[in-house]
Amino acid sequence: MVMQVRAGRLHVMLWRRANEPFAGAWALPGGPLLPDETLGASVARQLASKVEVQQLSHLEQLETRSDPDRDPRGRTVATAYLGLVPSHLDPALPEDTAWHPTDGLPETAFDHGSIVGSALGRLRAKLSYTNVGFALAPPTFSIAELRDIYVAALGYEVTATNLQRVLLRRGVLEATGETAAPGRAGGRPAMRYRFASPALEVTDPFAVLKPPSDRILPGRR
Amino acid sequence: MVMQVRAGRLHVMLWRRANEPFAGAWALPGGPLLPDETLGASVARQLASKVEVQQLSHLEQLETRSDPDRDPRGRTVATAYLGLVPSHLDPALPEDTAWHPTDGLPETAFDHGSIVGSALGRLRAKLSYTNVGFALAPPTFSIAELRDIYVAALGYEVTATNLQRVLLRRGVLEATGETAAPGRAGGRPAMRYRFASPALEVTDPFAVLKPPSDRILPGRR
DNA sequence: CCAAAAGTGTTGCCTATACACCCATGT
DNA sequence: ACATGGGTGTATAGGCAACACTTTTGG
Repeated sequence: MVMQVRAGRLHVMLWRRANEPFAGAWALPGGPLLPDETLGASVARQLASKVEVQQLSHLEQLETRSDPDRDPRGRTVATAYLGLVPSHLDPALPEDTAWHPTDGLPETAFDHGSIVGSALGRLRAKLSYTNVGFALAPPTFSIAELRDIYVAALGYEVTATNLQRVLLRRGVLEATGETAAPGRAGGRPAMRYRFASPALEVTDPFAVLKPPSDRILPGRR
Repeated sequence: MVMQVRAGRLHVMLWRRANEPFAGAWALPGGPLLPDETLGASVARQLASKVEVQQLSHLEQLETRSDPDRDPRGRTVATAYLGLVPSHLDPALPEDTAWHPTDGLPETAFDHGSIVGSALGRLRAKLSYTNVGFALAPPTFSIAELRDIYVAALGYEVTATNLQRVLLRRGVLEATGETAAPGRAGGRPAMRYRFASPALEVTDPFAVLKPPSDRILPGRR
C-alpha cells in the first residue's frame, strides 16, 4: 500500500473494485506474483499502473496474510508492502483510484482494513526510532513543516522545539544553510533542513539493556 | 525456526538434509503450505515431526523471502517464523535434527543462514522493548538465572542488578514469594520470580516523540 | 568468622519535555 | 512599534548503568 501526508493528514491510496467480490468497495492495489518475479518487483509492477514508481521514497515489507477465508473466491496468500510518497509530490491517479485519510477509512474489501491498521502501527513506531521521516518529507523543509508531517502521521501533537532537538541531536537532520521567506504576516525566516540520509537507518537502537559502553571495544569476556 | 537457550548459549534447531540440493547441509525445518491451511498452522504441522508443539512458548512471523534463485530447483516463496522454547524443556529430537549455537552456525542450505541472522536481530530488539523473555525462561526463576538467559540471547553482558530493576519497574516480572535454596557454597537464598504475562506485550512502546499525556488528538488513533 | 551469593541504596549521566525568553521579519 | 513566526536557553523529570553497601546463607 502507498501512504502519503496530504493536507495535514496521513492518507492511503485505495482503488475502487469494479467486480465481485466486494464490487464497489475500496481495496489496496495488488495482484498476483509472476513466475521468476521478486515480491518487491511485483509490488513495483502492481503500482506502476497507479503511480510513477520513482516517486516512492521508501518501500518495506509488512506481514503475510494466509487466512484461507480472506478471499471468498478461494485461498490466497498475500504479502503486504508499505510504500511512502514524500508530501511535495502529487501523483496523477487513475479514475478509479483515490487517497483516503487513514483516520476515516471507508468500508474496505477483504482484510485490507486491518492491513492498513498494522501498517499504521509500524509506521508510527518507526518514526520514533528510525529516520523514516525522510520518506514522508520533501527534500528540504522548515521545522514547522516537518512538524506538521509528524503530527499527521503520528496522530498527536508534537512541538517543533522538541522535534528539532531530538532529530538534530541524533544527526538525523542537518541544516541546509538556506532560509525560507516568511509568510505575509511576517515573522523570522525559517531555516531549511534536510534529512542527512536518504535511506532507512535505525537511530535509537537500544531502548534498554544496552551493551555496556566500555566493553564494546575490548571484545569478549 | 525454533530457538532455545541451552547451556548458556542461544541455539537454533536445524535439520540435516539428506537429498539434493544441499545434501548434507543443515537447514531450517519447513515445507509446503497445504490448501486451506494457515501459515501458522503449517508451521505447527512442519514442527510436529521435530518437537511437541505445545512446548513452543511463542511463535511469530518474520519476513517472506521471494528471490527466484533462493532454491536451485526453481522459484519458491517462503515465510519464516520464529518459535521459542523455554530453557527448562529438552525436547526429544529426531536423529537428523540437532541444536546449533547461533554464534557458530555450520554451513546452511538455501538462504537459511541469513534468515537465522534476521531472526536473531528481531529477537534481540524485542528483548529490549517487550516481555519476550517469558518465552525463553522457565515458569519461575531467580534473577541470576534470568540474567544468564538474557546474556545468552543478547550476546553481551547484563548485570543482574539492572536487569531486575528494569523488569520490575515495568511490571514485567513479579515475585512469587518463594525462595531458592542456596548452592553448596552458601550465599543468600534467591527470591524466585515469574513473568507477569504469558503473552507478548510491548512494555516500552515509545522511544521518543511520546504523545504528551494530555494532548492526544481526538479521533486519530 | 569468612566467603559467597542476592538484593538495595545511591549517584551520576543522559535524554526528553515543557516553558520562558530572545531573534528576525512584515506591516 | 507591534504582531507574528522561528529558534535557543534553561529547568525539571525520569530512566538507566555503575558501584558501594547490606543481607543471608554455608563452611
